[in-house]
Amino acid sequence: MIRMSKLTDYGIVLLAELGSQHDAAPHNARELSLRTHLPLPVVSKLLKALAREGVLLSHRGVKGGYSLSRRPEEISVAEVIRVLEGPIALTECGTHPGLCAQEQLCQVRTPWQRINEVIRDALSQVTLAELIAPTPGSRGGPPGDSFVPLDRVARSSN
Amino acid sequence: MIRMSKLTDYGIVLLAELGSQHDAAPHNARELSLRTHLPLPVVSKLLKALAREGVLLSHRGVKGGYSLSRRPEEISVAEVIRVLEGPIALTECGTHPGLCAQEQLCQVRTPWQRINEVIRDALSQVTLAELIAPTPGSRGGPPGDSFVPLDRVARSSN
DNA sequence: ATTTACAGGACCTCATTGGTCCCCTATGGT
DNA sequence: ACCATAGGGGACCAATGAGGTCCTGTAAAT
Repeated sequence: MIRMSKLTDYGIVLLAELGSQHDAAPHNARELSLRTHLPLPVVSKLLKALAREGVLLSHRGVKGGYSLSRRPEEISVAEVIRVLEGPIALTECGTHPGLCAQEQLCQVRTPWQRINEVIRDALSQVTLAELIAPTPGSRGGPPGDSFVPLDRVARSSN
Repeated sequence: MIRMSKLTDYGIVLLAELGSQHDAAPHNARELSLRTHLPLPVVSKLLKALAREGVLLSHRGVKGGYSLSRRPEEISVAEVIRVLEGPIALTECGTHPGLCAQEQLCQVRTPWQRINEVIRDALSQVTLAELIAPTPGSRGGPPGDSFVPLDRVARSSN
């Protein structure tokens, strides 16, 4: 199936959680684990990776934790995916040219590159801010009826 | 990584090969294997699956083989992917709602549904015809410089 | 100094993928 | 009628990568 890894999905959930209350204070892994109901080791691993790649800022020691390195509007879903699972492409030749033995005589290579671009593009258009629930800081708004902008994405979907 | 399976990729290559010469005559697995340089068992497996799902028509016996069930313009990449690897969605909750324990309190579910839609949509817009090399029936046009319409896809990008 | 919390890995298990093989059935030619 | 061809439907297996845990080190605050 075409699917991003669960880890990446969790990573986005974590970022959304962090972004939904952008007080300056850092939040530690344990707290985020409790709030998202994700296992602590997983949360820890993801936060570390996100910090290493510059999406999060980390603060060590007592009262330490993680905070977003930028405003939610400035962090795209594409970036998060790229950081957590590498370049976005449906086909191998989109990320590792030269590995596929068929590459030389493949008739469909070029169009696939475009398709990959389109998907990359769609994901670049969606920012963390747009993923954050409508009522920032509070929980459990009207279910299934949240207001979500996603303007640019919605537009391309004809 | 976000990636469709190689099998699916191969399937699309096979369909493109079949589509690039739409004589009525069926082409058998061996022939397609030779032409695409893909291993015969793989080719065979894929063709069987595609026939079972109605993308291809099969003819048994001597002089048998496979042919497209519709014109290349009427077969979308999304359909092929769906047939070969199931519903298109980046997140599990997009295809199997109820399985994810986080679903009830997940803040980012709704926007993901939209993102999935966008990707589905982009892939639905691309037909087999658009994947087929510019000079139908002939091989080896100017490399890396093929004309490919992909209008609708290109439009949505940016 | 001690406690808290991040940093960086090693490590393990399991599901899925990529790929092969085999036996069966249908069809066309001789 | 017979036989070669070609698809139909699986079972099966190895390898890869994902999901998840744990351990040891280091920085910061009190």
